[in-house]
Amino acid sequence: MKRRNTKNSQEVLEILQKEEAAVSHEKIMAQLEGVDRATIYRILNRFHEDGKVHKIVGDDGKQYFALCLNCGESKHVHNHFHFRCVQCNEVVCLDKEISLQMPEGYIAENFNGVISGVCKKCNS
Amino acid sequence: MKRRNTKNSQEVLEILQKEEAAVSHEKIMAQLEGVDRATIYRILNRFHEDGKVHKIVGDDGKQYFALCLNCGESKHVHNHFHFRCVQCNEVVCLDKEISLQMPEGYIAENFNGVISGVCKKCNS
DNA sequence: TCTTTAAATGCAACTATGTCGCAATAAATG
DNA sequence: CATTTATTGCGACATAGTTGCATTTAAAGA
Ligand SMILES: [Mn+2]
Ligand SMILES: [Mn+2]
Ligand SMILES: [Zn+2]
Ligand SMILES: [Zn+2]
Repeated sequence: MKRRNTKNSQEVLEILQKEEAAVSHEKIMAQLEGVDRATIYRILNRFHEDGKVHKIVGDDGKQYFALCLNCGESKHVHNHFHFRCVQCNEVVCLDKEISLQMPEGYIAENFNGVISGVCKKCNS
Repeated sequence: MKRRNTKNSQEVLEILQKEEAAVSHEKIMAQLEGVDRATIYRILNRFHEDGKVHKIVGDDGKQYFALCLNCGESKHVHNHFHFRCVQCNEVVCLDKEISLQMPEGYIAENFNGVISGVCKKCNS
C-alpha cells in the first residue's frame, strides 16, 4: 500500500520532529484543530507500521509516539526506558540501552519500559 | 479507612495466591461469576493501595495484578520486568531485579517494564 | 444478642482511549 | 484532465476502567 504525502501526515510528522519527547494523541490533537480524531490515530499507526516511530504504552495505559532516530531500516530496537512525569505528563527517553536476557524458550518481540515519577522541571 | 474481610475480597485474594502469574481483571471475573465488575476493580485497587499487590500496565494497555511477595512493608520495590505472551496472554515476572540510574533531578516513583512476545508454552 | 456505624457491594451511568465501516475527498500517476 | 485508490471525516462501536447512589453487611460496642 503506497503512502501519500498529505497535509495532515506532514503536520503530524512536524510535530513529532519538533518535540523531542514522545507525544500522545491528545497532544497532537491540541496542535491540529480541525483534524479528526480517527485520522490522527490512523496517521500515527501508519507511521508505526512503517517503522518511522516507536509506540510506547505508558503506565497510564496511554500510547505515546516518538520518532525513530537511531533505528536502521533492518534492525529496529529501542530497548531503552522512558520516563513519564506524572505532573507535566512529558514522556522522555532515557538513553541507556538495556540488554535483557530472556529465559529459555521465550521470544521477545517488544520492549516497553516506563518509569514514572517527577521530572526535573516539575521537581525543581 | 478500616478494611473489612468480605467473601469477595477473600476470593480475589485466593485467586491471586493460586496464580503465580499476574492476573487481569478479566481473568478474575471469569472465576467469580456473580460478582460485579466494579466490585472486582475496587477490591483490586484497595489491595494496591494497601501495598498487597503490584499493578503492572501491559503494553496492551491493560492492568495486571500480582501479589507482593518480596516486598517489605516499608520498602516496596519491584524493579523487574514482566513478560506478556501475545498468544496466551499470560503475564509472568522475570525475576532479575533491574537497577536503573535516574538522570539528575528525576524522581522515580514507579517501575513498569514489560516485554511482550511468545512464551515458552506457546512457542513449543 | 441487638444496635449502630460505615465499609463494601450491585447496578447503572459515565469517561476515556482507541478502532472500524463507509461514503466523500484528494494525492499520485499518466 | 481523467483514473485510481489512499486518506479523511463522521458516526458508531469496543473495551477498560471509574463513579454516584441506594442497599447490604462486616465489625465493633452496648
Ligand atoms: Mn525504532
Ligand atoms: Mn510490591
Ligand atoms: Zn514534569
Ligand atoms: Zn503464551
